[in-house]
This record gives sequence, C-alpha cells and structure tokens, in this order.
Amino acid sequence: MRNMGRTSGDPTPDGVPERLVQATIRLLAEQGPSAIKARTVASASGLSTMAVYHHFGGIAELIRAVADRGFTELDRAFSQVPVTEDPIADLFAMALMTRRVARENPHLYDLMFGLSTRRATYRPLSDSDVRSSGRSPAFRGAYVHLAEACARLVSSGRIGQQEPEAVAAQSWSYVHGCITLELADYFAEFADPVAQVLLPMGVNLAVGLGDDRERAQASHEAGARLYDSVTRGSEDQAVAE
Amino acid sequence: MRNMGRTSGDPTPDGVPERLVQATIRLLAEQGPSAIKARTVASASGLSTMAVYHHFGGIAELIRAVADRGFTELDRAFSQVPVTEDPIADLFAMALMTRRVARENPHLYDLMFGLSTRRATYRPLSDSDVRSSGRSPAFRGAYVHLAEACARLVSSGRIGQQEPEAVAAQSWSYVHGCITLELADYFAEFADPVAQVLLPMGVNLAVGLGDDRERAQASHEAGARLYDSVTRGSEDQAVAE
DNA sequence: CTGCTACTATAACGACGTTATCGAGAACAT
DNA sequence: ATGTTCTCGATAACGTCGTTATAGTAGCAG
Repeated sequence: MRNMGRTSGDPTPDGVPERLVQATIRLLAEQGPSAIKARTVASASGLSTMAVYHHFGGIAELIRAVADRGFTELDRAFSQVPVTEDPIADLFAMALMTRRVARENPHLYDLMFGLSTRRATYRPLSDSDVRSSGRSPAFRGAYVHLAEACARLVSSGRIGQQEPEAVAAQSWSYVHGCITLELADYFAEFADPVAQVLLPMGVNLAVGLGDDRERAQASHEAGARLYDSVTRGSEDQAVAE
Repeated sequence: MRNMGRTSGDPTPDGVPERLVQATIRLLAEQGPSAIKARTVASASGLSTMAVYHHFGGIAELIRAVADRGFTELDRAFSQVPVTEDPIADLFAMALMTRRVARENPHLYDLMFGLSTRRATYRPLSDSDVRSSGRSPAFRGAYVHLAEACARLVSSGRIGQQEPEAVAAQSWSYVHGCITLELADYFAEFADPVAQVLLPMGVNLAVGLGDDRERAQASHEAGARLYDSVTRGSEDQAVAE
C-alpha cells in the first residue's frame, strides 16, 4: 500500500484507485457483494489484481474505501438540501435523501452500516483511519449536516429544550431503521412506505419532541417538496416506485 | 439436501443439523462471520464438511437457518414478556429484549436483518421457505408479539385511532434503528444509550402517536422494570454495561 | 548506460466452497 | 444368515478466491 494521492497537486481525480472504487461500487449495485472479488474488480477496471494490493492493501481496505465513498455521496446529497428557516423540513428532506442514496445502491448502504463486514471480520481499525472521535472524515462530513439541522431546531425554541445530540440520534435512528427495514422488504405490506411509515413517524417524533402537530405535518410536507425540488432535474430520478 | 427431520418421532431435538446450527452461532459470536466456513463449522461439530451439504445443501442455506434461529430466539424472548394491561410497557420491554438479543450476538442480529447476506448473494428465495406473506415462520412468530401489542395499544383507545400495522412498523423502526446504530458504535458519545436515546425516543414516539407524556414516561419506566423482572435470575444476565 | 522508483502483469500458493466417490451402518425382505 | 437398499458421513479431489512472489515496463536522475 503506497501513497493514495498523486505526488503533485490533483488536477485529475480519475486515478487508478478511483477506477477501482467505482468499479467496485458498480459491481456492488449490479451483482451484490458476492461479486466483489479481486479478479472481478480488477478486470472490470481493465487492470490486474495487483492494482488492488498496491493501492489499497487488499480487498478489505478497498471495501472500506467503498463504504467511505458511500458517506461521501451521502454528504454530497445532504449538501444539496438548502438551509431554510424550517429545520424540520430540512431534516425530513435529508431523510428522503438518505432513502434515495440507500435505494440507489442498497448493498453499499448495507456496507456503510452493517457490522458483518466491519470489525472482527477485517482488522480492528488501528491507527489514523479513525481520526479523532471515531469515524471517517467522510462520515463526519455527512453527520454535521444532520447535527447542525438539529442544533438549529433546538435553538429555534420550536421544540422543548434538550440536547441537540439526542435529537440527532433519534432522527437518525428512525430514518435508518425505516430504510433498513424497507430495504430488507419488511415493509412489503405498505404500498407507499414514505407516506405510510417514514413521514408519519417523522411527524410523530417531532410532536414527541415538543412540536405542534399541524406545524410538524406542514413542515414534513414542505420537506418532501424541498426534496422534490432538489432532486427533480438531477442526473437520474433514482428508483421510481 | 435430504429430509430435515428425523424419520420417526422427535424425542431428541439434538440431531446433526442442530449441532451444525449451534456451532455456527457460536463461531459467529466468538469470531465473527468470517469464521463461518464449511471446514470450521464441521470440525467444530466433530463432523466433516459433507454433513453441511447433506442436511442443508450448502453454507448459504446453513446461514439462512442460523438467521432463522435468531428469529426463534427473538420469539422466545418476546414470549417471556407477559401481557399486562399497559401495552406501551409491554412494547418497551420487547424493545429491551430485542436489544439484549442483538447484543448477545451482534453478528447474528446483523445476519437477521442485513441484506448483504440475503438476496442476490444467495438464491432468490424461490419456493416454500417463504410461505404466505413473505417471511419465515420463525420471523412471524416473533412479529405477532409486536403486532398484537400494537393492536392492544390501538384498541385501548390510549392513542389516536390509526392502523395497528403502522404503529408496529414505527415501533419496530425506532428500536431497530437505535440498536443497529448502537451496535455499529455510532452512539459511543452516549454513556447510557438506553436512558439517553432508546427510552426517550420511545416516549417521544408514544406522545406523537397520541399518548400523554407523563403516562408514556411512566409506562416506559414500567416496561424497563418489566424487562428487569423477566431477565433477572435468568440463565445469563447477558452483556452487562 | 546505470541505478532507482513506481507501478503492473504473470504465475504460483494456500484456503475455501463444493462435488465425486466410497464405506459404515441400519432397515427390510427373503 | 444373507443380500439389497437406503441414509449418512468420511476422504479426497476440483475450481475459485485472496494473496504473494517474481519479474517486467516506464519514467527519471546521475
């Protein structure tokens, strides 16, 4: 495993590691995790297996880089959501963004949060890939969007006085739980999981946090419109129901 | 893959398939999913690899049987929670039970809900292992406990009139989301994830569903006591913080 | 040209899932 | 008792995978 970046400045972000990561993501989306093999990603990149080991050290590190790329995508998706004067609308737009990212590549989403492919399986994450508090920079990049929206929500006085971190944890939990169960087909009985589960649950949580019900409902509908306005006209309209 | 049961009546539930499943669960708990190999589970069971193929057909089917055993354990845990006159207390006791099961064998829990090891990776679940609506009997055995508690909650009139299935989906989502994130160490900043995230989130959701806040808080504390009374004195006190 | 560095292709090694083949033991009929 | 059949599991092999050893190419410094 040598240097990951270019020796000089990076005018071209399309190096060999990039090709390997994107080929892995594509294989993950099209054929699932069992298709990620040193030979398949190498041939899909037009290289030999040695490229994987020179640039990453092994399949495990490549997969970790791929999962990290997933958080980078999530960060980019969150960045597209504008900061409005309605933090609950922003939060629900981010929830729908998370769902979109998850449904675009379910196996990648599973890789980002599943522990079957983390810990114990691979190395016990030793040194500097976990920087300060415990996660990758790409993850924190996405997380700050959520944390800041929760901080805005608390400081607005719209809900009861409470720790923004706890609000963030609860928001994240309900979104992640819903998405995970939907991806695993446990919500097959619901024709529209967003309208029947995700949105009402967000409203209920907001009400439980102290918001007014009608206002929470309106904010969530505004968040849905915010999400539509951001994603409409984008490169791909993702997975249409 | 031959017959799974004994030829005559089953006075001894400790056959070869049982040994293989339990050896796999033990390997999963002690060494993680990467330790599940045909040779390791076979030697851990005192058998050869052929036993896996005779009784299950392959590693994939064995892993599926193991995940199903996880739902059986969850069903058994839910069965230990008594049906009281307080459905919210029952639901929160089940939430704590789910957390206990998940923490006893995190890799098994991930196997039960992760899609990386389902679908696409293995066969597209063809015939009768998915019976009527979409999941295994062991799963539905656990799910009915949740669904019935939600039905009791709705019919009690304590929360607003709404579909019990939606209440179940929301309860399940928040519990599953919290547990998944906690297992993946995303709640490392919280010294007591139950007191700081899971319980307040359950209260908030109950309030959002229409319950009174003080009453919801009391019910959740009662649910915690209910959980303690059921698990205390049991074989193992599980993972103590 | 020589030496050094960075990277890659080829080929091999060990481990794994799976399968082929065969033998042990039971059940049953004769 | 003997032969037949069947279930089940052991041994050994085959193909694939992650990984590594080896050797090679390209670029640059002297």
